[in-house]
Amino acid sequence: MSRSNADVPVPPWRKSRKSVPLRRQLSQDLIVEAGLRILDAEGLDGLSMRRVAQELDTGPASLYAHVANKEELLELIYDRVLGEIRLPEPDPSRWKEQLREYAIEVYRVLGEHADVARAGLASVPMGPNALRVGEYVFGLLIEAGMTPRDAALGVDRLALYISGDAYEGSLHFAKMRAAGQEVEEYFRAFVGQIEGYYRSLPAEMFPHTTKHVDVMIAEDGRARFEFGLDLLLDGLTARMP
Amino acid sequence: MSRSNADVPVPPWRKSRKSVPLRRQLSQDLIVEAGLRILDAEGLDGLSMRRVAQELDTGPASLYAHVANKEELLELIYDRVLGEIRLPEPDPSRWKEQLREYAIEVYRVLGEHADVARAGLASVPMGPNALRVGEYVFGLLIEAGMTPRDAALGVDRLALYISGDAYEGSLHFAKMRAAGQEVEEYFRAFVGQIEGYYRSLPAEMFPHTTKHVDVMIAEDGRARFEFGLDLLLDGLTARMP
DNA sequence: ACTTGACACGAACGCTGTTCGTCACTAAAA
DNA sequence: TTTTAGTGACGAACAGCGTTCGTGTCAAGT
Repeated sequence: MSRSNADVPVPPWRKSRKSVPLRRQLSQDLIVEAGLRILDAEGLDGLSMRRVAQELDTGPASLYAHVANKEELLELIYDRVLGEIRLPEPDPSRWKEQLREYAIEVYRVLGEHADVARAGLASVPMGPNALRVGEYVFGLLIEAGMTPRDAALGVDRLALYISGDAYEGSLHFAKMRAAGQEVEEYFRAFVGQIEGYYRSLPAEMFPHTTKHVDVMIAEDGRARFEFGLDLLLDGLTARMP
Repeated sequence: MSRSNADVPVPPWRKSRKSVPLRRQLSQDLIVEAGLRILDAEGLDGLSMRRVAQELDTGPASLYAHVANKEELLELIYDRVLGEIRLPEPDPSRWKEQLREYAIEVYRVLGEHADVARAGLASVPMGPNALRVGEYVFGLLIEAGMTPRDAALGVDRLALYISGDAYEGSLHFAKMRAAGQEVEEYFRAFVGQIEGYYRSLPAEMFPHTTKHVDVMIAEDGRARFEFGLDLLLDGLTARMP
């Protein structure tokens, strides 16, 4: 048997190995990043603590030194995604356009990480990026002259509306993935199913629904989102002194 | 030993025993009702197929003859709850007031079965009661003279808003139950936490948020719901020819 | 009276989030 | 340089989940 490796002196140029330790170094960021990767690739249903651990070549117990539980991990992932929201310089004279652009930017970001909305609505968002975004919208309304109370309520309701819509989108995305379908394929099948069901309803019980089936299935998710958004924005305009 | 009971003739007045069979008779209604009972008493987290089976003195496998899976059971429970929504005779000349009353009625019903909203937003509601309620609101807007397209989108967005708000309420309810707290106790603790957190933020990064902490925590869930509701209703008014 | 089909249900599979105890390692103290 | 303390990685296990399979039993139809 040869001598133990511990006996031979370590070459000086390898002295500072602190940067690349032999022991796997976990961290909260690594875990959150791995979780987001899985969320994007396999959806919320595929995101288990075991799956995250596997992604990091370790066991599930190792994660709990950096993350309290799955719920906290989901919150961290959600806030990490909110960090992708780009906010233009606020210009209170254009508050309505900017609020609209903001909402659509959030819609875009949440759409890019489709299933994250299902995770985010599982708790009241309070992370640093949620605060940053909230401060932006709140300040925009305040600077535009709105009452602090109305501004606070407006921010709150707008956030609820956006997350609610994203959540609904997440559901469809999850079903689509579960069925192994492509976006277009799923969408067509779903709309067709609704249409057929509506048309099969008894006209005497559902006169309006059966009469206007075509318009009820006409608009896609984006148009529906913008319609509701404009309802809210018009409502806010009426409350702007 | 006496003669077998099978030998003695059955009295004619006990002939029709079909109504009370010896064999336990399950049915979808029984399962849905048991599920709703558990949902109300123990919350969505306490509602498992095993728990429902236990409530009906049977094994979990027995349920699957009447219900495809847990998701379908949740949909059935949700629609069963929507059945509690009372709808007054539609009067298109008062469409705005009636729409408002309708929304608050749904808010009430979903509030009475606190955790059902978490179950309902897990899929697009398409049960008979969802249709009934949808036809009501849709018809109200149509008869009031609104474009079919705007009416359809309005119904859709209003439903999203109401369920989204109820969902958020469900989350708080679940946390409250998990912490074993009473409503008031939980609410005070939650608001106090938010308030303290907001006040601890650096004022240079969050000037507006820190300045208006008091108004941001002033309104309760009901007032926030009505504020958003009125935003939407005002927006709809602008689209009424 | 016999067959058929529906349904109740025990047992099991593979999965989940989380905890416990142990062990390896680093960094500070002696 | 040796000892000590403490942190974090992690294997194993627990209790619970949704769901499926196979078997058995009952009620209605022939």
